[in-house]
Amino acid sequence: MIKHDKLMDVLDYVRRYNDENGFPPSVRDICAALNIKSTATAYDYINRLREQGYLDKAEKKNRSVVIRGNATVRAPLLGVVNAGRPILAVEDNEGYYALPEAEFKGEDLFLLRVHGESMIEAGIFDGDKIIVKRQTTAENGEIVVAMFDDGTMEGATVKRFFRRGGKIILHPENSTMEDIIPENQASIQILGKVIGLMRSFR
Amino acid sequence: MIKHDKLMDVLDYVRRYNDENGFPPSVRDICAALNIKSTATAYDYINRLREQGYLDKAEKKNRSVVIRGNATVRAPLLGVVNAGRPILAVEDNEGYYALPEAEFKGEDLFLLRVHGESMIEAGIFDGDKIIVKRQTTAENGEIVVAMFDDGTMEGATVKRFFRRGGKIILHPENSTMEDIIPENQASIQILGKVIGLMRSFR
DNA sequence: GAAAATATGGAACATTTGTTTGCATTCTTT
DNA sequence: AAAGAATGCAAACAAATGTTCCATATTTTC
Repeated sequence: MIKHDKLMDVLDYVRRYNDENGFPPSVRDICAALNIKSTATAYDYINRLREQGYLDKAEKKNRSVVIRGNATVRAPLLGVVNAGRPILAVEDNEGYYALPEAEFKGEDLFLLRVHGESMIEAGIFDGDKIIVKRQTTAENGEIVVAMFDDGTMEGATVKRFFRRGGKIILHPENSTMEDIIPENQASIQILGKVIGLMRSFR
Repeated sequence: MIKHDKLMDVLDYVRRYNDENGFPPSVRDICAALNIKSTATAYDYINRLREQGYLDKAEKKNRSVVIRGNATVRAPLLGVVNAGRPILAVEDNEGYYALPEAEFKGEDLFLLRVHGESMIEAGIFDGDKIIVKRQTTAENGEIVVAMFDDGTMEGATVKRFFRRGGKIILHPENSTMEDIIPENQASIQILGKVIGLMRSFR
C-alpha cells in the first residue's frame, strides 16, 4: 500500500495544475491549494519529491516543477498517405501531437493519416494515424512509408518492406492485393519507418 | 503560403522550449534565443500572437505562455486487460499518457494494455494500449471493457457489446471464438467504452 | 520626400516567485 | 520525562519576471 501523505498530495496537485493550465504551479499556488501555511513548507516538499525522484525543477526558475517521466515528444501530423505528396515543409502540417518520450524517442517523427485497406492484416486500418520515424533506409520486414518518383503511382504508400535477390518488394498486408515490385529501384524513396499508430473510434 | 516572420519564430521557439523543458519560456528567454534586444518587444510579440489566436497567456503569471490548441488530457495506464482486476485506485497505475484534448475530451479516461487475440478482426492486437472512457453503460455495437463479478472468468475483457432480446452479448471480433452470453446479467459490469488505441511497433 | 504608422529598443518599475533563516511545534526515541 | 529529530510556520530577502512609458528607428502611405 502506498502512503497517502502530503507529499503525494503535492505531486497530484502539480500534475493536475499542469494538466489544466499547460504550465506548472508556483510554490504559492501549491500552498493555497493544499492549505499549507508557509512557502518554506511547500518548498521543502518539492525538494523532497525531487530527492525521491518524483519530479524535477530548474533552480531559481519560476514555475519550473515538472513531473519526472512525463516528458513528451511532439510530432506534426503532415497529411494523408496516398493522397498526394504528404511530406513538405513544416508549415502545412495539421497540428502537433504529444507522444510519450519513453516510447517514441526517435529523433525525427511525424504522423500520417492512413487511407486505404492495404495494411489491414497488420492491424493498420483506414483512418488510423501512423507514427513514422523519418529515415531513408529500411530493414527486411519493417513497415515503411515509400514514395514513387517516376509517376507510376501518385504519392506515398504504407507497405511492408522486403529486399530479396536484389529486388525491392513492397508487400501489402491484404491477401486480396498483389506485391509491388518496382522495375526501377531508384524510383522508390523510403520516407520513413512506421513505429507506432493511434486510432480514434468515432 | 505562410509568412515566415518574427512572430512565427517566436511561436516556434515557445513550442520548442516547452517541448524540451516541460514548462514555458520567460519573456527574457525569448529575447535571448531570438536576439531580441528589448523585453518590451518580445512582450509585444506575445500579445500579438495572443490576439491572432496562436497562444494563450495568464496575466502577471510568470512563464505562462502556452500554445493554443495544444492542450492535452492525461490518462493513467492502469494495467492489463484479462490479467487480474485492472481498475483500482489511482495509486497503482503504470504512468500517465498525454492525449490530444481535441480528440479525447471525454472526462474520465484510462488506458489498458490488451492481452490476447479476441479483438483482432477489429484491429485491436495483442499488446495494444486501448484508451477507455469510464462509463457503466454501453450502446449496441460499441467496444467495451467488461468485468465479471461472479467468478466465471477472472478479470476483465474487451469485447463488442450487444443487447438483443433482453440478453447481453459480448462478441469477440475473432471468428475462431464464441460469443459470451452470460446467464446472470447482473454479474456483468461495464467498466468503460473503448474510444481509441495506441500501438508501438517494437 | 514628408508625414504617418508601425516596429523595436532602453530603462525603469511593479509584481511574482524562489530561497533562506530562525523559531515553534509535534513526533520519535531513549 | 528528556533529548533529539522531523515537521511546519512566519517573515524577510533576493532574484526572476511581467509590465509600462517613452524615445528612436524603420517601414508604409500619401
